[in-house]
Amino acid sequence: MLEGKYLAAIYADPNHRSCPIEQTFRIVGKKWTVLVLRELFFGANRFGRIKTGVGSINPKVLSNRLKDLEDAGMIKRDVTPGRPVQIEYTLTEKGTNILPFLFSAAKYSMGNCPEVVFKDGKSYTAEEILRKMSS
Amino acid sequence: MLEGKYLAAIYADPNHRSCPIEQTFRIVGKKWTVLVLRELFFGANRFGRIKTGVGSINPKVLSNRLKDLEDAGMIKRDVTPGRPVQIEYTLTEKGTNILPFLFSAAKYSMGNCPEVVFKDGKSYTAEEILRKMSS
DNA sequence: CAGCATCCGAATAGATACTG
DNA sequence: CAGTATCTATTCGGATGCTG
Repeated sequence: MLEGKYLAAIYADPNHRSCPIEQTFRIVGKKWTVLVLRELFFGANRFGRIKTGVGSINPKVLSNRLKDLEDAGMIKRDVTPGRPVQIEYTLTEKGTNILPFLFSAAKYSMGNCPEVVFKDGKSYTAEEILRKMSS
Repeated sequence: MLEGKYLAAIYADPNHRSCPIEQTFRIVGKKWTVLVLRELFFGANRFGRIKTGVGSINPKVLSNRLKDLEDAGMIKRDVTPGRPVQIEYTLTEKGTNILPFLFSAAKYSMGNCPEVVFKDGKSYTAEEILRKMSS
């Protein structure tokens, strides 16, 4: 387990200020947030599309999450004047950079909770998943 | 962004049952959970050590989180009889497997929120971080 | 369509004190 | 040491209805 060694080293570094794991979860750890990001990666950039994509999220909550993400600099909200005005949400670079983290989350449950994630209930390693998807 | 393509493919797969990102966050997305796991990776395996390591967590909350993790099969609780009885928490394989995910979380904020994570406020890529730590 | 306003309820977390 | 027991405080999310 290579990462364990490096994880410990992070905190031993004199340049270390605060826990980077904690920081990431401060930004994307709230309920619904990662699902909103997932939808943005899927290409949904309108309020309604995000809403239906996420599922049963309440409009108030979605509105709050979008504000959170905008405040965090992960998405941009663009208004195109007209009737009606058109609002579009797009990922910034900081937002786009979260993708490997989301992918890592997906990999974990695909390998370790296959019974809830896959119909066949079989677990797949990252390599198998990637190979499977390329075909 | 390689992962984006694969992320979309996951949901298109006819073998797909439920969102793997959502599933991972169901397990480790609650407040404090990842910090408890972090402490376990650091070698803390007693209630008290985990508690002080995590910081200001309430014993009731820590107790709940440990139960959550045990129910999820990520940790094991071992009791050694004696006076007083000794309780030890250890990561199972399923628990150990979460490390790349935690590492991925750390990488994100080290690269994208350096001002809160590092004293020098500079961002580091994964490669720089790894190189820096090896030296 | 893209939200906001209001009200309500549930779920959590925090504080504190206590126990085998 | 490793929790449990209360009690309180607060946050958060859900439901519903409304608006430019």
